[in-house]
Amino acid sequence: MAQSGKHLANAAPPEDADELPFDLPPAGRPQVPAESAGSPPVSNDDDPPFDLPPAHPARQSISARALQGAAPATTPTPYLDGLNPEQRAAVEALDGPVLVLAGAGTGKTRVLTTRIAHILATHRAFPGQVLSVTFTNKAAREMKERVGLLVGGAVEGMPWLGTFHSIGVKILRRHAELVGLKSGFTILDTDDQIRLLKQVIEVEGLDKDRWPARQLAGLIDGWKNRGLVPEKVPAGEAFGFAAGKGAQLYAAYQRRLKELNACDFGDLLLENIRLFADHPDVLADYQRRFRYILVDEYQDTNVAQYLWLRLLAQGSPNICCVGDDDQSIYGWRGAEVDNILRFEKDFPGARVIRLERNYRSTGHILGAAAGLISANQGRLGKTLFTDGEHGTKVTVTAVWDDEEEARSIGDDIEAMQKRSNQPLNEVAILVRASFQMRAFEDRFITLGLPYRVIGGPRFYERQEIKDAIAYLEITANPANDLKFERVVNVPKRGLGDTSVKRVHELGRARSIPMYQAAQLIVETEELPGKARKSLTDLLASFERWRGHIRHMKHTELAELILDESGYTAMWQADKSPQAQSRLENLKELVRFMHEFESLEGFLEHVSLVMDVDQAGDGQRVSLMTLHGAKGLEFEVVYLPGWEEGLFPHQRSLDESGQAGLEEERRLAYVGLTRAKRIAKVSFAQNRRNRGLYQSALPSRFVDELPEAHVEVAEAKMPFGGAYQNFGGTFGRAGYGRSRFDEAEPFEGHYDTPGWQRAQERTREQPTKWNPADQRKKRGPQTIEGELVASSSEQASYKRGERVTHQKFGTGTVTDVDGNKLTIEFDEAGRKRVVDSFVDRA
DNA sequence: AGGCGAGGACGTCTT
DNA sequence: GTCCTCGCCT
Repeated sequence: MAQSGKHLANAAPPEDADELPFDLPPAGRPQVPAESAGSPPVSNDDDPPFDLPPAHPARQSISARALQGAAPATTPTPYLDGLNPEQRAAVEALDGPVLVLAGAGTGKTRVLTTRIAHILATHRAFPGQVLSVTFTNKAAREMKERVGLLVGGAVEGMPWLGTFHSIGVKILRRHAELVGLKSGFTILDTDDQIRLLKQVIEVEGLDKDRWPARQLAGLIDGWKNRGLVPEKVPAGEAFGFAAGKGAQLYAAYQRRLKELNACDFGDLLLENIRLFADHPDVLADYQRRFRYILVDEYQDTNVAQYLWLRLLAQGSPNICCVGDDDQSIYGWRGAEVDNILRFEKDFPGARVIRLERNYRSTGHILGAAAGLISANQGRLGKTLFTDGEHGTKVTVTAVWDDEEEARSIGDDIEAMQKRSNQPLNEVAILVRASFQMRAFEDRFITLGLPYRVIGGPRFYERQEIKDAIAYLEITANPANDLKFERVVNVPKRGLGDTSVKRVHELGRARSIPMYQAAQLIVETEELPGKARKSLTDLLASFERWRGHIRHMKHTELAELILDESGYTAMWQADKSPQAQSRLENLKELVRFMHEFESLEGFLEHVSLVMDVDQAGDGQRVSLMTLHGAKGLEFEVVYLPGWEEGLFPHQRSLDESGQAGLEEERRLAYVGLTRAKRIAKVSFAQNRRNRGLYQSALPSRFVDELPEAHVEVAEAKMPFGGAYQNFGGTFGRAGYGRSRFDEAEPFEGHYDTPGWQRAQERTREQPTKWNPADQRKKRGPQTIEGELVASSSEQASYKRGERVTHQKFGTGTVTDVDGNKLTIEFDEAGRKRVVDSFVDRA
């Protein structure tokens, strides 16, 4: 932040803060608007002819009276009904800076949307004068919908409701020339970025193996997140990469971007900041325009976003940031919790409103979460409460290993389903790291328990989708070199590296796009006959397709392009198992394009949105990372893997120490507060990770849960039957107790001495052993026993055999691995299944 | 051009 | 242990 002092100096008035005439009214009453003192007077010239902000006293008194509930406002405000007093205060405190500390499940989105509705309904601003930013497209979409419900069509006139990036693009397109771009600039995705960085690294004469482009991309992203242009990169940091060439490479990369008329994601904001800093007139224009600024998830803003907001907020003190410092979990990607902690200093006279009434979770769940998070030091402090019932306590379960964990949770879900018809859509398993998902997937497949993985590979990140989009992009915009390089030889058409390189060099030499260079080169003898021919054909195809843009429906054109380019045929000819789903994805892409007016409209969307909504069809258990779960809620939440090293993650502790630990703790807090009714924590004593089977200690977070809200549940233990001395009730039928009879009992106690013992015991024998060896000796023979028992009845299967599965139907065995089969099911697709669950067809 | 072996990563992820 | 990428070999 300090490094960007230049921007800051222009941007925000912290220095003159004291001089600002923020007359703080007594607490609990709306603030007198700050007719900006230091900043230029706000001009209303271009504004519509109704009385607009800043509010004058008469208006002020209305909201003040409304707040006290004394008298109805002159404007009918039915949308305020049903808000609790704090929410209502947050909606009505329209003047001056406001920070809404909205705890989990306290109605944050409702406040934001109602606030917008209130601004519009009271005619304080036109829809076009409200700037409302979110992080994700999903959040923006939801907000737009909900505002739409409140104010009707007016939301259509809210061009400035969107993500930081989409608003950044919109502004940048209007003023591109001022920062050395042309308005039609393209936005690079991560792939393009890496490809370009590779080139830059090579051009600088560096060994691209020693200095991977990926790492440089990470560094540059980090710098951009912090608002640092190449000249401002601290020397020490640039030193780590390529012996001090980091900043130089960054600068070279930025030059290349300009040559290509392109931006990466970071630039969308950084170039905005540069634009505002270098062109105060442009900035002033936007400052005048945005009378009200609203920011969602403020705790996730990074420095660049913060600077951008600061610049814009200078024109109007009416900035409202909503966030929860306890849910700041993106520090590793540049988010600065500090932004929210410092809000009152940044925006002097800020009013802070806490939303602490939780509408989501039961008392015990809130109590457990609150107790846990209270161990964090750097907090603004909030205490969630609910008027609802206490509900059931959060359970803590110790299990033997990750397989056992998956098994017990799977069984538990099935039991719950049987017992109380628990809808699976309301059940989620939240893991710290995605590798944990595997055990659950394996288990759920064998159980036939339907599940969905959220946050898997993104639609737009799939190879076939990127290729298809590259074709479409070049058709619309031939100057996109990176996309051109991507598909010039996909499918293979005899244009090898050498030919592509020649085109590339000609383009660079003449400073023209590769497409144009290609057009020139085919007129010469430079390329071998075959390459020349196929390049000529390809260019002709692109010209032809481009000719169709105006006359043909864009979806039909897309189909035509995929067809004529041979791209579809390439996958049809591919015999790999994924080829079919790739073709499906291509169809899905075309289907999705129907939602857009034109090819250009679609492409603009795609460059900013990295995903499409997953169709939430059918009843399924959700499996996702804790990060992915933010903002969601479920009746029942399982929180497995609470072990030291995994959660809190060792790397987080190593790299960020105390701050890292606190972020992990916030992650735990986010996890717990996703649960409405039931939360179940578990930890394994042994976990397989990277092929190693390692003993593990319970996470410190387990012990930080307040006893009053926690119950230790009895778990099925291969080595001990169950924890003793605990009357947990969630044992179930299933595996015969007898198989564990001979196993040594494991004594576990939740109360401190017992846990200490348990922990000591594990500590004494830090075993690292290979499960394969283990099976041969003693140890978890039971596991082996189970596998053998269930599979011994039939001989193992061979590849190519037809089998049936009670849930998945008929399929063909494509791979055999011990007693685990990989089966390509006719209906259900490819699954891994234990052989005892199938029969020969 | 395709296939296979070596080598590296293997924490969370949005735009 | 397993997945992915890269480069070299066929």
